[in-house]
Amino acid sequence: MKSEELYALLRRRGVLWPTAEIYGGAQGLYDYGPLGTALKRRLEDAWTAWFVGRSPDYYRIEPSVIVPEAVVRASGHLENFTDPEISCDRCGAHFRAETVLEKVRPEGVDGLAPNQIEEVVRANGLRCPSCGSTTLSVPKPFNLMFDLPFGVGRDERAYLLPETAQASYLAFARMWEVGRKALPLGVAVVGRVFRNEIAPRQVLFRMRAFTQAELQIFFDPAEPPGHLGPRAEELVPVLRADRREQGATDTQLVAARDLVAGGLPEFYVDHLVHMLRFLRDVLGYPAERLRFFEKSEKERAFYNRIQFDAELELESLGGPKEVGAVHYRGDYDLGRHGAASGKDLSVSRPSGRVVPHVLELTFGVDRNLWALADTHLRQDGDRTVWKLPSYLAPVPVGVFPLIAKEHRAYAERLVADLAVAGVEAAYDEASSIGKRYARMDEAGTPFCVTVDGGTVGDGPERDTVTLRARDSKAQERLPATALAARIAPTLRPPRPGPG
RNA sequence: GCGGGCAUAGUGUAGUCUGGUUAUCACAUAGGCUUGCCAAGCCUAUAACCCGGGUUCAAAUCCCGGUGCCCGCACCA
Repeated sequence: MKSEELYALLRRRGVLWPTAEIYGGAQGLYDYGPLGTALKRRLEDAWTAWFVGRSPDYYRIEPSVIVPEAVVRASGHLENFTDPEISCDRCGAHFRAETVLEKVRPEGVDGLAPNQIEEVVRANGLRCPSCGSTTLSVPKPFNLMFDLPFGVGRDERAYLLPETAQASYLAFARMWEVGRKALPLGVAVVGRVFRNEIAPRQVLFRMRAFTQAELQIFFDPAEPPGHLGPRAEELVPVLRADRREQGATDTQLVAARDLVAGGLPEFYVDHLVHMLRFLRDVLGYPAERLRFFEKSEKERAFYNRIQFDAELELESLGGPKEVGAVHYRGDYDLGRHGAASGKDLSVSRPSGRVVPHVLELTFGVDRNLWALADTHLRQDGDRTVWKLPSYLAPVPVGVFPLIAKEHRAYAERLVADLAVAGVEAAYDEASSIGKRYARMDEAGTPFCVTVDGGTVGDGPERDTVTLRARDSKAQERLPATALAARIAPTLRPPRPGPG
C-alpha cells in the first residue's frame, strides 16, 4: 500500500491521527487512538520480553524526559548549537564557517547546508588558517533539541531528552550498585524523546516526539558479553561497508560464524543475530526484506566503533528504512559523563579498574508500528487483513451474537468471562456477521467467537461456540469454557531461549 | 531549511481552467425491515468546500497570507 493510503486507513480505524487535528495539525506530532495505543503497548512488551528478558542482569528503568544542560553538554548534543563550524583535523583548531569562507564567499554562509559549505571548501582548496593544511572538515549541525526554561527566575536551562541512551548512561553509577556490581549490566529504557526536526515527514518515520526502546549493555572489554553457540549457523543478511565502497548494492547472506571469521567481534555478531531474530521471528518481518547495513567510518557517528543499521524494505515509503540498530560505542559515553561530572565511572574488575564499554541495541517503536502496518496489512481480494502475530494484536478476540436479540446476553457474559481469564475481547453486534468479521480482520484481531442457536439451545451443542481464525477463515466448534485456555498462550510474546 | 505539487462528508471522489440551481457519486457510519456464519437486499438518516483576508452583485472556483500533506534536495547527532 502507498503511504497515504495506509495512513488514511490507520486514521479511519483510530490507530493514529495528527496531534491537534482540529487546529490543522502540527508537523511531526501524532496521537495514538485505541488500536494504536494497544498495539504500541504490545510491541513494547514484546521488545522488553525479547531484549530485557535475555538476562537477569538486564533491567528496565523509566527516566525523566527532562535533563539539565550539563548532560547534553557532556554527551556532545549541544556542540555546534549555533553557526556551522569548521575544524582542522590536523591541528584541531575550530573556526566559524563564515571566517574561513570570507574571501571566496563574502556574502556569508547563511542558507548553505553543511555539505555545500564543504563543497566550497574543497572547490577552492581552502586551507586551515592556523596550520595551513587542507584537512578542514565541516561538522554537521545538530541544533535539534527542545530547550526549556528551568526553575523560576533562574538562568538554568534544561532540555527534553533527545535520545533515551543518555538516560541509561546517567543511571549507570546507581545501577552498578542496584545490579550488585556485576558486568555485563543491561539498562533498558522505553521512552519518549524529542527532536525539533527540520523536516518531519513520512508520518511515524520522522516525528518530533517519539518513542525509543533501547538497551545499553555495559561490559568489561576483557570479557565481552555473548557467545554465538548454536547461533553460529544463522544466516545474516548484510551489506558490508567495504563492498559498498566498491559499488556493491546487493545484500549477502553470511553465516554468523563467517562474520566473526571476517573480523567482527563475536559478542557483536551475537547481538546482531538477536536483533535479526526479533525483527524476523518475533515481529514477523519477511526475511527477504530485511538487511543489516554497515555504516562506514565516514558515515557513522564518530563514537561508534561498529554500526549496523537494521533496515526493512517498506512498500509505503518506497525503499529500505532504518527500524533498529546495533552500535558498539566503546567507552565514549561513560568516559564523557565521567569527565564532565567529576564522578569516577570506572569499576573494579579482576584486571583492575575499567571504564565499561557500551553495546547499544536501539529500536524505534513508532516506526516499527508503521512497519507492522506496511508489512502485515494486506489486501486479500475484497478483504483487508492485518496479519499481526497474536501477541501483537491490539484486540485479541471479537465476540459476536449470531442473532443480536437472541444471543446478546450469552455473548456479553462470555466477554466478561474472557476478561476475568485475562483475555481482552471486543463485543460487536452491528450489521451482518460478515461485516463484523471484516472489521476485526482489518483491526488485526486473530480470533472471532460467535454465539449461535446451538450455544443457547438444549441440544448437543449447548454451551459450545464457533472459533474463527483470521488468516484461514476456518471455524471450529468448542466449549465456551475452553476458549481462554486456547487463546491465552498465543498472546504471550516469545522469549529468547537459554544461552 | 530550499524547490515543485496538492487541500471538497469518516474514506475515495465530481465540480475549480471558463465565478452563478438545493455541491456529484460510491463506499463507510447510524436507525428500521428482512436475513441468519464471512463486507447480501430494501427504506431512512447523519455527514464536506483547511483557516484568515481580499476582489466581485455573487467565491469551493480568482488573488494574497497562514496551516497541513506529498515528492525531490538537504538533514536525521
